[in-house]
Amino acid sequence: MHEDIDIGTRLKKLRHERQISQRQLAIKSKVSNAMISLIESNKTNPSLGMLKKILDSVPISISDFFAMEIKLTNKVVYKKDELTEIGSGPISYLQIGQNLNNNQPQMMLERYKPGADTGKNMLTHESEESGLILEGRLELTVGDQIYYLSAGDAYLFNSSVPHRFKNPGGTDCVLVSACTPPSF
Amino acid sequence: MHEDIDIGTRLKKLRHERQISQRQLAIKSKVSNAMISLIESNKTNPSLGMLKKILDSVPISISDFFAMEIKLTNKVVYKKDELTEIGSGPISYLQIGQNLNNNQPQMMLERYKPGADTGKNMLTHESEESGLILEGRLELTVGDQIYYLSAGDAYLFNSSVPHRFKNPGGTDCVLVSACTPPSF
DNA sequence: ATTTTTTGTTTAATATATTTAACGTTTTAA
DNA sequence: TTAAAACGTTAAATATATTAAACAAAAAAT
Repeated sequence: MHEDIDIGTRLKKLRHERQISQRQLAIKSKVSNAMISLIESNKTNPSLGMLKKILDSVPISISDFFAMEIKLTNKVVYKKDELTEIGSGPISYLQIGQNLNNNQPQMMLERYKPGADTGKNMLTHESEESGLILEGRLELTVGDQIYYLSAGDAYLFNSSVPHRFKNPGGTDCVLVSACTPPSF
Repeated sequence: MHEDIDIGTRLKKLRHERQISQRQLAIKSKVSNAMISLIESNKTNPSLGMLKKILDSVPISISDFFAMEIKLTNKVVYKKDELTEIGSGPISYLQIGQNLNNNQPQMMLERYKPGADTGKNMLTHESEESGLILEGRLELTVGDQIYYLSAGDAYLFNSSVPHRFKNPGGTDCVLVSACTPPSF
């Protein structure tokens, strides 16, 4: 469940980008150079105060520091079994990538077992979302309208409008979706 | 230079949003409840591993956790002398708010002294930006076009097109601008 | 060629984060 | 009205982050 984050290489990358040495960074941020070394080699678990002191001297915000995560792991291709499951039970959401940025599309391969339903209380979030049906049938509710889609059909709507997905058929419903920005 | 961050109230707010107690959160994240208490009252300087363990159980990314900063300080009105200066020399940029989120507009009160210029090498960034002239005259270059604006005139363009601002007049040029998402 | 700096790493000393276990208070159950 | 459970806080024990100082290797200077 809990995988640690590699702040070491992230900090090292940042430092190399700015073309400064461990000791220069240490002086700028008023921290021991040993600390920089230990952090970069992931030999310690730095406190937030420590990290902030260092990042302030760059300067870069903590949020931005961790947002550069994706660019760091220049992973491009995700094999079939490398998709991230973020669904559960009768609904499976296989997401492309992890820890998505706000400016990245959240693309998922979704599978609804017969009768599966996102539930009575409608979903709402501030995004635009779209999808295309691959197999089976989908009952899509957006606002007060109910639509029925089958393979080849697609949808596109603003996610702030209450919505709901349901598989009314007897076979699995499979679809690909995209949401910007990511919703969970 | 280095001001600490108030993770305490931020975590407490997050926890209240999710409507769970310190002890429940402690169990979910496999951390002592004392730790949650200490962090929320800013009596300790938690390590990143610690913070990640807690946030993973919510779940929320570290980046998003620190990005919710703005909503936390529910500051709405910024008095004249509370604007943040992010310019220098002959160009002054007084920004409304600090540490802007990506989905917030970056609004600024800009002042160019006579002859002031953003420089030969054109600016480019991925935003949409707009402005309205209050005083003086402005020479605006967007792509290969040069425009001259005076009080009351306005502009709107996509910032990925190389652009440049200059005050060609003998008096200060003052304008209000907005940029989404923020550019620096 | 040989100092002289500057690089990143490591070890022991010490400062501090984290846990365990207790506390008093408030809420829920009976 | 009392008992039991859940709440957040605190103190002492202990685990670990951080520093200061010394290390060897590489780069720069003489």
